[in-house]
Amino acid sequence: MPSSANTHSPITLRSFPRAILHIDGDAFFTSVEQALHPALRGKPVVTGKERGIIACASYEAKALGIKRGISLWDARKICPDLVVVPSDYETYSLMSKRMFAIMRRFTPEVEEYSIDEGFADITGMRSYFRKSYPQIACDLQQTIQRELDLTVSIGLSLTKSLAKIASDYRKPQGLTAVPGHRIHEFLPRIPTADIWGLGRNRVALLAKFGIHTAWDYISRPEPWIRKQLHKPGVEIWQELRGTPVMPLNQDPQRPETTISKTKTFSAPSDDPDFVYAKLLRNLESACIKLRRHHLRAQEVYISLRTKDYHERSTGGRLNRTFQDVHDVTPVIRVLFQQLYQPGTTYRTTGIILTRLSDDHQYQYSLFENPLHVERMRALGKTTDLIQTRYGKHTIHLGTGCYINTAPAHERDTPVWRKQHRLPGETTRKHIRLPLLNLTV
DNA sequence: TCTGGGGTCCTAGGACCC
DNA sequence: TCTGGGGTCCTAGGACCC
Repeated sequence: MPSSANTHSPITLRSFPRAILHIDGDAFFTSVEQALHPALRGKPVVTGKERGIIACASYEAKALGIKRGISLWDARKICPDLVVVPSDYETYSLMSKRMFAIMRRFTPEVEEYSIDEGFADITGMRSYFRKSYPQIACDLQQTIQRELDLTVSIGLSLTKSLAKIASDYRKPQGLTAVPGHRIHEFLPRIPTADIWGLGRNRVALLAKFGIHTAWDYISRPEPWIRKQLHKPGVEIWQELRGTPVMPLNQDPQRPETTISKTKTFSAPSDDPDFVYAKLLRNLESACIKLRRHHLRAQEVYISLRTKDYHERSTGGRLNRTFQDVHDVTPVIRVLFQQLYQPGTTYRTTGIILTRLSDDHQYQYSLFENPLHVERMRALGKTTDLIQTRYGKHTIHLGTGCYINTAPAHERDTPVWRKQHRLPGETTRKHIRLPLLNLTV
């Protein structure tokens, strides 16, 4: 038994000053498939047929050593009889909604953390149900299994961080309760790598100082943690000591703050035209998503990743919002020219759209031509229609331009710009539309 | 582990202003 | 023109998550 932690601030000893549950679906995607298709039960099943990489593996498949992230080709080598199905996200999110609906019967305070994970605050519900917190957790677990034919693992403790570790402690179908007076028994068994919020880098750093378990971690004084791991590290430190600092996020549908599209091409390339064309594809995909969600964006960033995994990005805010590819391509081109280094081999391009706003509330600015905006909107709708009917990227932007790899001072001349303008870009004035001036 | 894609949050440090 | 200091805003990029 470890000696008590330092005198800094004692860890909580009361059993459940707060009662937080973390509910985690066991191999969720494949479990849904097995629940809906009884013929698949007991068989090694994986999803991810569409991408060739395993998105989820059933426990039968995991027992054979088939894990998330490995290629189907490798998986079939291990198990030739593997059942492979495409990921059916619509069905999974339907089941997910039912799971959260069941959780809401036990408490209104529910956070939908991801499609197969959620938190629930059941503090105070003991008297309502006339049951202990572990019994309430058990009821929830059994209700989900009875009604949805899905198993979940549940962690019960004082904070989100403790509950999350607890739910992972016994799987599948586990129920692990860690009351305040058991924290000192529980945390010495938890390696730092299993702490929510500590990734590879931080775990490696902590190991250098002889910190290998969650107990080692909370035994360090707070100022030391703050110095090494800053604010996020301190929040984890407090949560593991039983002091809740991470609020439950109950907003059912928090709007996205960014939309991004990145894509890796199998053969890395140093051809600027090729890389730029890939970048434009990402832009198109991002804009399609923007329109599908009825959003407009005001900031755009591009990123390029080299053959040896170095990533650089740049971008900025535009002085107007946009929804359509054509409104931003000239800006993208300029950004690309800033970022692209001749002679470098790239493997990934990415587009990130942020400062998203609702399209329905969109007001034309003084400088905008409403007719132009409406035409762009119509064009967007038409291309969307064509793409849904005939497939994505059946219609796409021609890059139509040569990307100058000359130094900036040579390329930034009126003559050069005239020679290398985009199709439809008739005058230099065009590129000076207010929309296209980056405010960087 | 020879590395896909879509997200969120945080921080260092530069630019700018008084 | 040089000097100091402090506040604020912003960008690039790191780290992490599912």
